[in-house]
Amino acid sequence: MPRRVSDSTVRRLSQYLRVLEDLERSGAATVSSEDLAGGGGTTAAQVRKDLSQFGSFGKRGLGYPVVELSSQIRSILGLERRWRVVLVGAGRIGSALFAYPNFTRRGFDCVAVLDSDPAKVGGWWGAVPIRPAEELEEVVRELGADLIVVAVPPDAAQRVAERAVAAGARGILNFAAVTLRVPGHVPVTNVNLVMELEALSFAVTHIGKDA
Amino acid sequence: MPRRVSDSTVRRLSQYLRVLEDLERSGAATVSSEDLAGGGGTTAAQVRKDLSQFGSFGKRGLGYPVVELSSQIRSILGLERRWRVVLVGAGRIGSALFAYPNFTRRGFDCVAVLDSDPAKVGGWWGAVPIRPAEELEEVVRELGADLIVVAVPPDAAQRVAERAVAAGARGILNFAAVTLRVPGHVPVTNVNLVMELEALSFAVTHIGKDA
DNA sequence: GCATATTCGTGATGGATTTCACAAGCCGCG
DNA sequence: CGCGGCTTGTGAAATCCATCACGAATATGC
Repeated sequence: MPRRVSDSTVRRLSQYLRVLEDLERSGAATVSSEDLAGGGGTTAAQVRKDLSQFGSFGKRGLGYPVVELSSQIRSILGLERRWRVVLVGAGRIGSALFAYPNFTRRGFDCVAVLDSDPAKVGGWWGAVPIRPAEELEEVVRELGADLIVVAVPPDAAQRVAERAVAAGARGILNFAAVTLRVPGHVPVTNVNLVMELEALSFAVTHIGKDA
Repeated sequence: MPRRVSDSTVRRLSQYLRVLEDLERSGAATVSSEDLAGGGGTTAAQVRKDLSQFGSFGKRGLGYPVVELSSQIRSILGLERRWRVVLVGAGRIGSALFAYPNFTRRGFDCVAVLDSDPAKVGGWWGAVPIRPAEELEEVVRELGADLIVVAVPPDAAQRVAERAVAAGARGILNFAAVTLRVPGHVPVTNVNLVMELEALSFAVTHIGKDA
């Protein structure tokens, strides 16, 4: 295992896993780096470099064993356990996130939902009751939550993050359009849909202006 | 304008714009690269390098004029026009996307919503009627749509993309967990929430194992 | 007007990531 | 058993990206 694994490598591993699970369903026993690359938009050499950072999973002349590699990648990504996730902000984004079938299938369980709107508190989010935002620390501690999903307005996000971390949260998925300041040992993953749209706008605008 | 602008640069421009708009509201006349960097998680040198790719917008000893730089970045990102966006798949993600206030504020108009579920067709999405998925080409052509948001199940995504591109769509925001194959002149931006969660899972799992 | 303190723009440097190229290993077949 | 066709694993090269360092230009104070 190398000192530092790049973010792009991790994202690609996630893609390989998707392809591998398709292959599992289709019953293939082995897969070549070429075919693994074909599924996502990368190259065979890239696949081999990525995987070689974590071990030698393939057999020369044959390829990678689908089931075993799939399991190895799950282990690398930390998906062999279940994660207890607390959603802060019972809005549409959280709703979209939890609607993904893969969300639970990959080991993420929504153990609590919080919201600061009294009109929402007391309602239900599937089988999970919506509790008041003030109970954040309590909820995190009682349920032993691992991850926090921050889906609140930008001006409330920093405070939510701080409180969650203080109460023991170990990672943050942040949908708010602000840069969260948290201790270095707490990873933050940012998702900003407007930024994605703007990147698309840029790309479409500059078509053909580059080589 | 350089031959090739890196994706990270574009994303940072988007961030600078956010900070600049805050500064506009607070009435500041100029801003230093230092302060622009402080808002997002980057450095002053990075800010200057990014901006210098598109021109000399600052004054030495003084900084960048807030209003003008804001306008310049909007122009660079292609946000000085309005984009006609068609949403395919009237589910939760599209709902979340369009709920962002910045969505319309930054120039994106949802001109049509399509869905293959007959139960949804005929309903309303705010002021926009939900039309049957078969009318995709028709809708794109009639309304002169620019961008397509693909928010359908993975196995339907490729076909939607192909049909949209054939009908004249110029860019795709893809929420489906598949790699779309489209002609090279049609940019695709992928958003995959499960992948983000898995990246977070990896990061939390490997805390302290790296330098 | 001049010295001084800021701050930008940018070539040079360093590091990280991707691509290339090929030796080493595995399988199947005659 | 030996040979030929594949495919992996990996050093080396190339490319891309971020950081550094500093000259040039502007403002401010006296």
